[in-house]
Amino acid sequence: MSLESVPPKYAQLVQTLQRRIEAGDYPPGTMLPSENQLIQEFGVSRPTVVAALRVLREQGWIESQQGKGRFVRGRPALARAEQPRPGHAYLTTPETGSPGEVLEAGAQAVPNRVAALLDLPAKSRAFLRRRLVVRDGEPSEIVSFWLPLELSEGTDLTSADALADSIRGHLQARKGVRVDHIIEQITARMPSTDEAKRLGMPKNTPVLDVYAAVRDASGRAFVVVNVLLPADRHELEDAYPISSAS
Amino acid sequence: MSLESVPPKYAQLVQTLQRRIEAGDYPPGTMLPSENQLIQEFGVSRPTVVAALRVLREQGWIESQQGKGRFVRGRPALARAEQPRPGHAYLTTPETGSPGEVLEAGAQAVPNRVAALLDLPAKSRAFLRRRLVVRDGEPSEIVSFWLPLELSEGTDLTSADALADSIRGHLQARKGVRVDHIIEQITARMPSTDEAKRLGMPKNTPVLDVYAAVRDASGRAFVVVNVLLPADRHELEDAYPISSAS
DNA sequence: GGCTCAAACTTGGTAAAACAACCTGTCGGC
DNA sequence: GCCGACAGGTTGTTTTACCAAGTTTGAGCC
Repeated sequence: MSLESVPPKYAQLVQTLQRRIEAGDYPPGTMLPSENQLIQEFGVSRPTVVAALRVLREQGWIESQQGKGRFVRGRPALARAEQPRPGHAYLTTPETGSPGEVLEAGAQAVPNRVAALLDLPAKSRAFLRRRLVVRDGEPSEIVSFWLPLELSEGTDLTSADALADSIRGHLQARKGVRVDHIIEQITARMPSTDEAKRLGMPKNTPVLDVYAAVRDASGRAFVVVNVLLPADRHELEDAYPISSAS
Repeated sequence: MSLESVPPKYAQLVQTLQRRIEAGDYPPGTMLPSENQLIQEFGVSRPTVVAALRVLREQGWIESQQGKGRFVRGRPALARAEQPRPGHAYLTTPETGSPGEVLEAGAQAVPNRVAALLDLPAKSRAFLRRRLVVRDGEPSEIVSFWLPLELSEGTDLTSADALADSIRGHLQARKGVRVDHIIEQITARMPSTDEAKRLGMPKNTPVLDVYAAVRDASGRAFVVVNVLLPADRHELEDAYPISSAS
């Protein structure tokens, strides 16, 4: 009675080989059995074997060299960079998850850089929500969200309390906008005296200044997230795989 | 006489269809010609057509629905973030591509941070090649490569001239090491007086300090690339897609 | 007229075969 | 001993063929 559709043979082969690599039957660096050996062992045709091996290669489990064979790389740990980038993190984490203090929440004239990212005319106004985040009892970073005025209407962003919802979830639920990708720009500069005071920074210490333009599928930015990180307490980390082809 | 290898047929088909989508011959939302139509038009077999369409689907150009057909989505916004990250860029670009001056090339005591990344004991020695890169006639950035001593033996890295080969290509050819992935750490700090002088930096300007640990498939770092970027002239940019699932 | 169902389309998957390109040994001649 | 030719292995690409599964359409029946 099993109406459950059985997965295609090549997909089963992919799973089997993945499990063997993870179990250590095929240790990283060693050679995988050749196509002919796999054909014999599993009793399938060559196109089926090749289809499975192609999937494994595209997912980063193995590498192949014409004339030599296929080599095990291991589980593609960071196949797709999954570390939390700052822009993404602040966009999806509810404010209630970390203590802090709302510094500003209202319309303001936008800085030039934010205007350019949001594609607004220079010196126009936009909605700003700025928050000082506290970690371990000490001021840690300043997070600012810039939105076009029409996007801020009908939201809870003017509240002085921490938002229980993430900015992303909030905007998607209330305004129907969908995040497609984010472009981050990382700079360093000296903090203003006000910033240095709020962050409790020692003298002569720079800040990392991250601008994240949050864009929809058409490439239009509808939110800019700005994060100010004292360089003596924060650093940014990023990991990415290198394709052997290039 | 053309020894230039012609690309395989399915790859040519991929290119042709991509160009047609971009040119508007196949507008987004419309249906692509069926497999049989493509077989007739291009005079190739069905597996070749299917292989090309599979690539397009995996890259996000089209969607397919069994029983109905394949639908054009348009150019994939930024399928895989392909911007040059600093660590990768300096690892794969030959030094001869940009003018500059070799500052140091020899064994040195390693800084703590580099020792930790290379998994070397503190205060041990490693090979350092440091170079001042010049852009538009002005000093632009300082790039340093740290290698364990055994990896630097038998290479041209001690040369005071610019290397015609990339560091990555050099090491792969001479020592057989293969790059698998890179982990980058980005910090900001004030430059030392020596660094500020070499880079011709104005007073009170910080530098972006990027450490890139270049690792093989087993996770062992065998090169650390350090880049020092004056913050008044450089910023880092990174783009990444957001999975709609999360 | 409206419903049913079969035919004809679509994409998805498997099998068998052949050739090409590449790597690595071995065997031979020099 | 050294070097090249060659044989046998590997993966890469292409073709032919057939069946399965999903969708649409239209012909035929009620």
